[in-house]
Amino acid sequence: MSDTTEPDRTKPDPAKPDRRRPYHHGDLRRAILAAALDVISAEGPSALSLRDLARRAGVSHAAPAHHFKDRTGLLTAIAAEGYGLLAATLAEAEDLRDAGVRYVRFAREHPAHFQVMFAPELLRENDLELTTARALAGERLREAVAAVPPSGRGPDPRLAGVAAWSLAHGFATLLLSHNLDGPVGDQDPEDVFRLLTGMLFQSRSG
Amino acid sequence: MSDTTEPDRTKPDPAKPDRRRPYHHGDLRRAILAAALDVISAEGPSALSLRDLARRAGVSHAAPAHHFKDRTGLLTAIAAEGYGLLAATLAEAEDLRDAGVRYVRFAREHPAHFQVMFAPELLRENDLELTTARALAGERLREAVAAVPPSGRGPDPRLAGVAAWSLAHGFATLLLSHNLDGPVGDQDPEDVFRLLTGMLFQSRSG
DNA sequence: TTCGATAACTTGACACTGACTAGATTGCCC
DNA sequence: GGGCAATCTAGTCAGTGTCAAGTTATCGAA
Repeated sequence: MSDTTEPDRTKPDPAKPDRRRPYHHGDLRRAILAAALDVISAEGPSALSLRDLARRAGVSHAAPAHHFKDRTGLLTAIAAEGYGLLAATLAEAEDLRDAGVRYVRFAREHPAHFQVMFAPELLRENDLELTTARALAGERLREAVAAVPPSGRGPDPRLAGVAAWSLAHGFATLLLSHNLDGPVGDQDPEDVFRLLTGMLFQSRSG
Repeated sequence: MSDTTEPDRTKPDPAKPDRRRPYHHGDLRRAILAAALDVISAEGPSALSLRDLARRAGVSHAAPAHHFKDRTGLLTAIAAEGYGLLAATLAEAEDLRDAGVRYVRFAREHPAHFQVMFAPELLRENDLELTTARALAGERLREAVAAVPPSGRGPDPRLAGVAAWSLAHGFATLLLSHNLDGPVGDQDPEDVFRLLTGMLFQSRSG
C-alpha cells in the first residue's frame, strides 16, 4: 500500500496522490460519460458505479458528482444525449422504412444510450434537457410517419406511428437482449429488419 | 408496523426480537418473491435490496440468501417463473393474433416478471430452470406462428415469428415504459394492439 | 498585476448494500 | 425420544452513494 520509492526527495506531501496529473482533469465530464457508456454496454446500467468511474478517470471518488450531481443525474444525461443522437439520425431518414432501419442501427451502435433511454425508473423524468430531447425525437418519428402517403398508413396516423415504433423498438430490444441470436443468426440485423418490413407492409408501401 | 399487544407480560428475553412470530417463517421463499415483485414493478429491478426484502418479511438480513443464494439468484428465479407463466398463457392462444394479445396482457399483468426476463445482465444465464422455462416459452411462440396458414406467414416461418414477436414485444415494452401514454391514451391497450395487427396483417390474416 | 470570486477537485465521514461465516433454533422422520 | 437437515440469526467485511468541508486552479475585473 505505501509507496516505497524514495518517499521524500522533492515530493512536497507524500500523503497526497501522484501529482503528475494536474489538479483539474481537463474534460472530466466527457471522460466519465465515455467510461459510463463502456460499463453500461458491457454489464448493464445496474453495474454502474460512480466510484468505479472516478477510478477509471483517475480522480477522487466524489469528483463525478460535481458534474452530474448523482447517479440518476449521470444516467439522465446519457439518456438526453441518446435522444439527441436518435433525433439527428431520424431527421436524415428518407422514408418510414429507412427511419426504422436507422432506429435499429442506433440501438446497435449506441446500446448503452438505448438501454438507459427506456429505463424510466433510472432517470430524473422532469429533467429539462431530457424532456426536450425526447420530444424532439418523437417529433422526428411523427414526421417520418406523416411522410407516408395516406393510402399506405391507414386512417389514423398515430396508430401507424405506434405500429412502426413498436416493430422497430421490439426488434431492437430483442436484438440487444440476444433473443434473436438464434433466428437471425449471422445475418446483418438491418437486412433482416428490412425483410421484416417488406413482409408486413408488402401490400402498400413502396 | 409493530404490534402493540401486551408487549411485556411473560417475555423471557428482551434482547431477542419479538417471539410471537415463530422461528421459521413458514413460506419465506414465497414472501420474498412477492415482496420483490412489488418493489420491481414500482421502482425497477435496480431498486431491489435483499436486506429490504428481509425487513419486509420480518426476518434477518441474511435469510433470503438461504432461498436464493444471492441477488442474481432471486432475479433468475423471478425470470424463470415469468417464462413459465408466459408459456402457459401462450399455450392457450387461439391463433397468432391472440398470442400477441396475450403477450401484451402478460406484460401488463406481470410487469416485474417481464422486466426481469429481458434483462439478461441481471440473470444467471446458465441456470437450468431459467433455460428450460425460456425454451418452453419459445416453443409455444413457434407453435403459434406455425398455426398460421402458409399463405399468410410468408416463405420463412422464422422470419414471421421474429416479426410477430418484435411487434408484440415492442408494443409491450413501450407500454410499460410509459411511452405510449400519449398516443394510446385511455384506450384499452389490448384493443389498440388488436387494431395494430389488423392494420399490418390486413391483407392476409383472418 | 494582483486579487477575489468561482469552478473543479479532494478528503473524510456516514449509512447503506451484498456476500460470507459460524452458530442457534426448529420441525420432522425414523 | 434422538438425530438431522432445513431454516433462520448475528456478526463481519468490502464496496457503494451522498453529503459537508477543505484545497487548488482558473478567469475576469480592478
